[in-house]
Parts: sequence; C-alpha cells; structure tokens
Amino acid sequence: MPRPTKQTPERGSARQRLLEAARDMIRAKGFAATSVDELCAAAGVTKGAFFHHFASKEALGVAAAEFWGSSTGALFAGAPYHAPADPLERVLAYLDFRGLLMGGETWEWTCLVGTMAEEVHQTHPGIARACGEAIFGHAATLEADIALAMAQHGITEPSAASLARHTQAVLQGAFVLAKAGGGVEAGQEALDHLRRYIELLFGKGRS
Amino acid sequence: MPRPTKQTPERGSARQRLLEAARDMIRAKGFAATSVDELCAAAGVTKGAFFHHFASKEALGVAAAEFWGSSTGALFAGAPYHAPADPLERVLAYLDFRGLLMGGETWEWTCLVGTMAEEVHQTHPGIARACGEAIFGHAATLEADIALAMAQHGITEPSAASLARHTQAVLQGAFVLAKAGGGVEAGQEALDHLRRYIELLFGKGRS
DNA sequence: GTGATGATACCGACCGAGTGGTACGGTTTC
DNA sequence: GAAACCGTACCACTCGGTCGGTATCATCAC
Repeated sequence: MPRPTKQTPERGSARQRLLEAARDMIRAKGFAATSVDELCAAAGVTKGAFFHHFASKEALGVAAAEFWGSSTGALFAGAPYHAPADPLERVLAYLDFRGLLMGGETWEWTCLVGTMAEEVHQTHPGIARACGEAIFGHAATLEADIALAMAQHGITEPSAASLARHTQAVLQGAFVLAKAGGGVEAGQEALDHLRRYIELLFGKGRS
Repeated sequence: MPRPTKQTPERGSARQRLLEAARDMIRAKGFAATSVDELCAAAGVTKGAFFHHFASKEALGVAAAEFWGSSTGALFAGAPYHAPADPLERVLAYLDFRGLLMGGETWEWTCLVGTMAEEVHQTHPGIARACGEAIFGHAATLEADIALAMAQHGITEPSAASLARHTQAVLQGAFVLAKAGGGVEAGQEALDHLRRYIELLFGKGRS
C-alpha cells in the first residue's frame, strides 16, 4: 500500500518510520555521524526505500527538520499552557511546560533542529534554513501572548518578537549546557532565570 | 629539530598547527564531518604527524577542547572589561566585550566547545567532559565579580554561580540562533536581553 | 673526538571497514 | 498496465588508523 488514504499522506509507512528514526538518532549522534545504513536498520527498511523517499541524505535532513517543526507544533498547540485567561500567565505556563518536558536521557528532551543547525549551518544551508524556520516559527507562536501581556502592562521596551526569540535562545543554550555535563539541572536553572527575567520585566507581580 | 628549545614545547609546530586547524574547521563543519586527512592538509602536515601527536581523532577532540579553554582563558584574562572599579560594571563590561567579539563569519565568533558538546555528548563522553570543563571553567571566572556585586547590592536570590552559568547558557543559545539564520543580530539581541535581566536584578541603576 | 644508543618527530604507502549513492528487478495498488 | 513502492546487489570512494622506515639531536661511555 503506497498510501493508506489520499488525505493522510504516510501513516506508519517507511517514510514516517525513517523520519522518526532520524529524529531520535540525529539527536543522539548528530547528523554527520548518523549513517544511512544505520537509519534504515533502525527504521526497519532497506536502502532502496530510503532513496525512494529521499533524494539524498541532505534531503532527509531537511524533511526531518520539517517533520520536527510540524510534530512539535502539534504538541505545543494541544498543550495545557494556553488555559489561563491572563496572557502573562500563559507565557509563564509555557515556561513551566518546557520544564516538565525535561526528563529521561538528554537526547530525548533536547532539540533536533538546534542540534542540526549548530552542526550543518555552514555545510548544508538547506538543512540550516529548515531548522531556522522551525525555531523561529515556534517562537512566533509565543508572540501574540507576549504582545497582549505587554499591552496589558504598558510595556514597550523589548519587542514581543524579540522576547519570544529570546525564550528560544535560552532554551537552546540550556540544551548545550545540559549536554556539556550540566544535565537536567542546567536546563531547569536556565528556565528559572528566564522566568525571573520575564517576571522582573512585567513588574514582578501577576495580573 | 624535534623541539626548538626545551622550555617552549611546541611553538608553531605540527601539533600547534593541527590544533589551530581543528579549532577553525570543527567550528565550521562540526567534529564528525571534519576528516583527519582534511585536517592534515589544512595544517600542512602528514597523517603520520597527526597520529604521532594524537592517539586518535577523539584524542584530538579532547586536546582541541583543552586548547580552546586555555587560549580563550588567556584572551579573557587580558581583556579590558576588568578595568571598572565597580564589580557590577565589570560584569556588564564583560557582556559588552562578548558583543564586540561577534564579527565576521559565523564560525569565526561562535564557540568550539559548545558546538562539539552538542554533537558528541553521547558518542564521545571524553570530548564532552573536556568541553564541559571549558564552559563551566569560564563561567567560574565571572563568579567573583557577580558575588561582589550581589553583596554590594544586598542581593541573595539566585546564586552567583548560577547566574554566571546562565550568562554562558544565553551565549550558547545566541550562537545556535545565529547559525539557524538569525546571524549576528540574533547574538546581539540575546546579549541585550541578558544585560537587561542583570540590570533589572540589580535594581536597574548603576553603581 | 667519536661512535653507539635512544628518544622524538615525522613521512607516506597501505588497509579493511564502512560511506552515500545507483541500477535494476520485482511487487503492490489503483 | 502505469506508477508508486520497496528489496538486493553492487560501486567508487573515503574513513580512521597502522606500520616500517628515516632524520635529527641529546647523552654518554671510551
């Protein structure tokens, strides 16, 4: 069966399994150190299937970044941090949610596109662009709540877009320090500082 | 001539040139994508020389991380940001200095040990450990000034060590966003937020 | 002074194990 | 039966690493 139905492109197919294997293996070993053969073995497919779905290893990298963007997009869209009525509370709840996500092995809770961007930004511009779209696209989903909170508190100083990007910078930095030996604690610590920064920016109080 | 003199172990020698080539090439292409052959060609040495000085490619990675730690250590020790009499001003001057360092191609001003840690944390624990020592060792050099500033302003909330580590988290995150397409502007933006956080923490004023 | 010894630094051909990628045949689905 | 899907065998090449050999110099017995 090439495609189960027309509207659900590839559910559980070889392509899907390859993307999932790539997501996990690249997070653990990096892009260059992940070989096509290993990927096929992990996904339970043959090399013929790989190069049927992806023109090259680089094309898989781009697809993996896009897959990451859409799957995490769905995760965050359905997350409970959107519940609070107050926009600032929603932003702080987002940070708490990111903290809850930090558990298990390091590669399980760190970011695929951050890792890939750091590694291939010079050698594979196409992959780097896809990674950038995932990161800055996710940052953009925070912008509305931040802008609302700023308007509500009469703040204009750093732009909402800039502050949204900064949350991602801190998270990416937290991942690096965690991998450098800081572990989950380093991640939580960075989140604590980011939360304190935002609380200070918005006058320390709530609502 | 094996060694020019006894007290200067390897000045401009093959080992030194290999470490410098590794510093630049790994920052641009990552550790796994940097081959020993390319490294030798860039350093102008043969493969025999490489494996005379380093037992393996992994050993070179460890040595490169240590080399990065000592060379950047010397750079920051001699930097002008230590001049101000006020400790808080020294901390803020450090951030300004980090901003001044951001220029040219991305790989020229991003961090070797952050890049390597992100890539090899799972596959080469020895390299990851050396990277961690470089990062957290550098953070420790900021701790004294931060502690002094905190005492002077009567602040106890986040520990000086934690805040020092956070500066490095923000910097590493800034590098990731820059590589993901944000460029130098993303780096400067993150530094601006970090500076604002510290100013807010210390009561917005100076001295 | 001289020759033997040994250590350090380096050269470069070579090796087996992978590497990304291809060719092509077969099978399944519409 | 066309097209998508996938399996197998294979290819040229590159990878990290090895190994025998050489060149240079310090040391020291004689």
